Amino acid sequence: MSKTTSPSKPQTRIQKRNIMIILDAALEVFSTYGFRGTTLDQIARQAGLSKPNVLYYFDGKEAIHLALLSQLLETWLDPLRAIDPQGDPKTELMRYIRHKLQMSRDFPRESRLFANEIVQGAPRMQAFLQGDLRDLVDEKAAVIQAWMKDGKLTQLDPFHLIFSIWALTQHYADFEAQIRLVRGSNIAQPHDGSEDFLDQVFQKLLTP
Amino acid sequence: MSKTTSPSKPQTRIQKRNIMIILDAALEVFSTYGFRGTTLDQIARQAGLSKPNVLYYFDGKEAIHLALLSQLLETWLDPLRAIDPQGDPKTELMRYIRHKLQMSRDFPRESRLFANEIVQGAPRMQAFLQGDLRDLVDEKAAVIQAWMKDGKLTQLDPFHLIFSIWALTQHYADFEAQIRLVRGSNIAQPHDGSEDFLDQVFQKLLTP
DNA sequence: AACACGGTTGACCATCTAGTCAAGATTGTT
DNA sequence: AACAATCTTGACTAGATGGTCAACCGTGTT
Repeated sequence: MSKTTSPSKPQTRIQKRNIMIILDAALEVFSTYGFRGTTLDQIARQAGLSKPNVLYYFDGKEAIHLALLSQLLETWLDPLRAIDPQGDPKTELMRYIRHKLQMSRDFPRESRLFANEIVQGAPRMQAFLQGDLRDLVDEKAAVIQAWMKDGKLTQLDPFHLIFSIWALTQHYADFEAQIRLVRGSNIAQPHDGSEDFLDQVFQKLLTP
Repeated sequence: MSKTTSPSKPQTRIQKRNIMIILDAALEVFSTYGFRGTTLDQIARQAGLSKPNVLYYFDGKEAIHLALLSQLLETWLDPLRAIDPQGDPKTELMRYIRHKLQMSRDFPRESRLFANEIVQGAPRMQAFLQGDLRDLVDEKAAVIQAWMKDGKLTQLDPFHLIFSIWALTQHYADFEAQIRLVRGSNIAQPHDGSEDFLDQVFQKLLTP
């Protein structure tokens, strides 16, 4: 019986607080070192708790990782889901792009947790990727396809278009270290100028 | 004294063969599981050698990883370096993009080795990133900037343009698992259609 | 105050993992 | 064939790591 998946028992204040602390610490460490590169001691130290105490709240390393992922996956689909087939095509897509870029800026650790997982073959996310995500992508690709047929957007492969949005927005979070080191002190934040650039790129690309 | 960094001693046939076998096996495993996620036993098994035998050729896990990285970094700069300031701007950039995409298709393991390293903060590549790579990027960004000033290309931030090329081309190798699972059986190879798509994107983007 | 329950931890264990070593097998050279 | 150099490996060690447990501490309720 797992500790965290019992929805019956209400959580005490201490439980709520410590579970949040642990998840935040784990996100920090997992997103930097990957699943296997992370140790329970690291998580415990980052959380300011003892290792047995961490294991009092979670069934193990795997359970912590799983909790982070499923928490993440819930919100990860939202921006894509928000694309409105009734809305103005270019407006909808530009809003999606800005939304994704904003998430990459505001939640870089979550983005890197995701990236780590996928680069290594997505062993813990197969069900999600070929289930919910795939259905949603198919749906929205059809919407975009219809828009293109109506001449509202440049004719492009809608799947590659979606992938390109993912690639360009997540790049600023996932490869932050590279951008930071290549740009050096010429730039304060890796994200500087990214919004204007992506606006320019997709405005030009999508306009027929 | 390290075993592999002695350039004086000539290598025997067996040494050449086994070092190649080990590096290939290590590339396979490191690119899939990351540095910490990889064990010497995994590398040895993949190579079809015993663990002590692997350690007969390399000073340790770190040394194998380092050998792979430095081998990779040598060739990684070539496509960017090949951009000719005297050539036709759009031709040069389109050639660069195709070249990078081809590398992502032909050497996905190398791309993921790189990606793993950078997502995790590039602890073993700092010197390279802020040294050789940075100098080259600065140089080529200036070339692109000049082209844009001459009206040969769309006015864009040249650094963001370079990053966008990296993001879009490497995405097909680094996030292959995601593409494969999201597209499912609708597609044979994750790269299918990528060349046409990127051609279309950058042709449209770069033309003023 | 006393009780029960939730929360915390030092000490411990089993397993995994990087790396060692001495002894044995193979190869090339004369 | 015989010798030396190269190559290979089973058995081992030290330390790291995920996880356990019994005992102890804190908090809220009566």
